[in-house]
Amino acid sequence: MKEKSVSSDILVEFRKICEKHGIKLTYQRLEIYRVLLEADDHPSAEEIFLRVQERVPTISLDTVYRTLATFEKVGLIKKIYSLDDKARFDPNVSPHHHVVCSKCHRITDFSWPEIEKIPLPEELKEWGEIKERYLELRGLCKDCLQREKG
Amino acid sequence: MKEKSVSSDILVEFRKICEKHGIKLTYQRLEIYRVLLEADDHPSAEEIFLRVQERVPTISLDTVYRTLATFEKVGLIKKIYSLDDKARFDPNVSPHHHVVCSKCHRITDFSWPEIEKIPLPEELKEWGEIKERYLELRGLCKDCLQREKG
DNA sequence: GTAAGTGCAAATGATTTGCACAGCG
DNA sequence: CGCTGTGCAAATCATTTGCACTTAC
Repeated sequence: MKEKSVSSDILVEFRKICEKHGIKLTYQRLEIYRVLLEADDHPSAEEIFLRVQERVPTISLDTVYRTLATFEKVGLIKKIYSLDDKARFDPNVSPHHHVVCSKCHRITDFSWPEIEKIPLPEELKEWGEIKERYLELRGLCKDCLQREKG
Repeated sequence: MKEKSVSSDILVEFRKICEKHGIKLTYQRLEIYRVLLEADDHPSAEEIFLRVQERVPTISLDTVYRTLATFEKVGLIKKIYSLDDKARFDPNVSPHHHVVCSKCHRITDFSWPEIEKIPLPEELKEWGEIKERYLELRGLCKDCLQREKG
């Protein structure tokens, strides 16, 4: 339910972000940012590269990697690992959870604020300092269920 | 609180497992199995290789990889990904959750059966069929907290 | 004996890095 | 103009695979 910004808004918004974090605003970074904003499927670096390439044909894969690392450092995105060995990138940095399909590995966001309120088991008191609760649900998504039946 | 088996028990137990799944009992597999049983720290393939190597100096890393893949296929272990890009292996295949240290990346098991009972948010009803709930807590472990202060 | 399992070395796939040039501030 | 960012190619790291030899059953 996130509002998609209009093109010109993105530029203004991204300029602010770059200034705030002291990084240069480049065409490549802007387009990677744009792709990330439009993505709701937690793409891998390779997938992001392919999407950006449609707009910036001369971009290189390692620039995508470098930019993603930069974006992660400044807290613009989150790197996630799930059932795959390759990383995926999540432009949603606010606390939320994931449902992952065991078959197609598609990752979908969901929120469940109530989970924060439930007291943790006693045994964890001595583990250290817990900062975040991340829940990953696993199962078969609708599409894969369909395919299994068909 | 899992009882560690005595050496001879392991052999008997592992022979049964191999028969059950129709895989051959080899020295290498037995020793990898032993290392997994003794491990409570979710080692990577490389770490498992190093530990097995102390007992079987001629073992090769790719045998470790192949064996871990076989063990996973028959349901003896679980492959897990967390903050790292490299896989770790969990000899505990019963449903349980993890606390991960954001600094040292150490993974510790914990169980929280109550989490199963809590009804999931409505919006997930239409996602598909959810089979498993996995919770990952993140924070700083005791050791890393100490080091940060010191 | 025969197919499955192993070790070696080489291939692969994801990600990182050194270097020279380009472009933002 | 100076330094950060980019593109290219080559390096690295985790993991996989082809092949010839070994071994469990």
